[in-house]
Amino acid sequence: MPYDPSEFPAFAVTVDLVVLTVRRHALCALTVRRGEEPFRGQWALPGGFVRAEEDLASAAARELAEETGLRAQDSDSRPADAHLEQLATYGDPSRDPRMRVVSVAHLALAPDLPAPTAGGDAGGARWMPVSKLLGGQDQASEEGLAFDHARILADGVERARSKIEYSSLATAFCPAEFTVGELRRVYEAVWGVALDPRNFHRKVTGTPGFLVPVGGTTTRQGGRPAQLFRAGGATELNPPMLRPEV
Amino acid sequence: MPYDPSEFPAFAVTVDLVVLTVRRHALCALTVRRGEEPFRGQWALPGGFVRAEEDLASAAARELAEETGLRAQDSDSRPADAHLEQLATYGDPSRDPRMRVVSVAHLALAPDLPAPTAGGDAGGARWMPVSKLLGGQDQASEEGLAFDHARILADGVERARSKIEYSSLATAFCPAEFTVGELRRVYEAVWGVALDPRNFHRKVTGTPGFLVPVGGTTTRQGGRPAQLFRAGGATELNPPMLRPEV
DNA sequence: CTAATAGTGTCTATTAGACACTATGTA
DNA sequence: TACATAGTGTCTAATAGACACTATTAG
Repeated sequence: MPYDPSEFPAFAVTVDLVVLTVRRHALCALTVRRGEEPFRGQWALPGGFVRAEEDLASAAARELAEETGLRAQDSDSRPADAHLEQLATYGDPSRDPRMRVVSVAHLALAPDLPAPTAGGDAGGARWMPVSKLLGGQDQASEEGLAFDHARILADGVERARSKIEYSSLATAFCPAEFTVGELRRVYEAVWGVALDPRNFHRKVTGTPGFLVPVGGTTTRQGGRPAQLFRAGGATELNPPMLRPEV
Repeated sequence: MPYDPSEFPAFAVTVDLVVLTVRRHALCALTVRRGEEPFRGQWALPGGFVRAEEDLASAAARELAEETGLRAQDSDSRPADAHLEQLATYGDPSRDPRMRVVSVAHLALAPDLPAPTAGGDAGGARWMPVSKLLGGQDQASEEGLAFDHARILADGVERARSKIEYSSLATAFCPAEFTVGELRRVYEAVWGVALDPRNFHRKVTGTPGFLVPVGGTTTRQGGRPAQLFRAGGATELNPPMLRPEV
C-alpha cells in the first residue's frame, strides 16, 4: 500500500471525557448542554478537537481542566487532582452526521467537587446521576445523551466498576484524606450494593500499601471519630475486592 | 468552539494489529517486514489505513483477514477463527515522521496456524517470539520494531496476560477442540510460568460453563489419552485463574 | 520394562462472609 | 438517654496450593 498523504481519507479526531464522581451516595457523570446542532439542547459528554501538535493524553487533560479545573498528573510532580486514563476509541462512520469523526474517549475519576463546574466552552454543565443517564434503555432515547455518548458513558462506568475491584482506583473518588467508611461508601455507590462495614474495614486495612494512616481523625460522618488515611503507593489490589452478587 | 470542518486539523487514522499465538511453547506475535521508508527493512506490526466509510472494528477485521486469512466474528454467525478486540489508541504527534497519524491498535488472539502467513500487502510476514521482540530494553533499539510498535506490542501482551486470568480468552489460542493439558500449556506460554497440572485440571473442569466435553480423546501430546473439550459459553472466569508469583 | 501425560484424592493454610460485641462521638 | 458510625474478634464454609497416587498410552 503506497503511503501518499493524498491517498487516505482525512479524519477529525476528538477526545470525549467520561468524568465520574460520587455525590450524595450516587455515581455521577459530568455532562454539558449542547449549544449547537446537531443534538442542540441535549446533554453530551464534554470533549473537543485534538489540536495539530497535541498528544491524545494532553488533549484529554486540557479538556478536563477546561471543564472542571481539575489537574491530571501530567503537568508537574505534585499529586494529581484526578485520575485520567484512555478508555476506548469510537469511529463508526455515522456517529457524527456532519463528517467523519473518530473520538478517543478518556475516563476521569474525581473527588466530589464543591463547585459543580468551572468555566469552559460549553454553555451549561452539570453532574448527572449515571442511573438517570443510563437507566432504562428506552429512557435513553427520550432524554438521552447526544451522539453515541450513552454507549461511551456505559463503557466508562463499566471500566470504573471493574477496575476498583483489583486496583486502588477507588481512592481517586476520595479527597486527599479520607476515612475507611468514606472509601466504603464510594464502593457502594459505584457498584450500587451494600458492603459489610466490618469485613470491608478488615480487608482494606489489611492490604499492605493500600491505605496509609495520616494521624488525625474526623467525625464528619457522625458517630465515633474515624481515622484519616491517604492513598498508599500500591496501585494493584491483590487479592481483589470482590463485588457481591456473583 | 465552532464546528467548522475547515477549522480542525486533519488526521490519518490507521489500525495496527497485535496478533498473538502460541507456537512451540512460546507466545509469538505476527510481524511484517517494512518495504518502504521510514523504517524500511525493519519489522513492524501489520496494519493499514481505515477507509472512508469503514468502521474501526471492520478495518481491523479486514486487515487481520488480509494478513492471516483468519475471520473474526464479524462476517456471519459461524464461530470465529480468532478473537479480536480493540486495544488502545496511539496518537503522539511525532510517532510517524511523515504526518499526523492516529493508530487504533487492536488485539487478536489466534490458534497456531499451519501456514505462518497468507497473502497480504506486506512483503514478508513472520511469527516472532514476543520475548525476542520485547526482551531487554536495549535490544529493542537495535533490532526493534518500527514506530512505537514495541510499546503497542507490550500493551497488547499485557492485556492478553491479564485477561486470561479472569476470562475464558485463553481458549482463543486453542483449536476448536483441545485438551486440558493443551489449555494449560497456553497459560504457561503466555505467562511464562509452570502450573501444577493437577490443580489446573481441577480448576478448569470445576468452573461451570468453561469447558464442554466433546466426547473423543486424543493422544497427540503423548501419554494417556486425554479428553477433548471445546470452549463453553462462559466468558467470565469467576473465581479467576491466579497467576503465580504474587 | 520406562517414560510420558491424564486424571483423582487428600491435607493444610488462608480467606471471604456472616455476625456478636465494644468504643466513642452527637443530639 | 438514644443513635450513629468506628473498629475488633470469632466462627464456618470454601478454596488455592502442595503433593501422593493411579490410569493409559508409546516406544
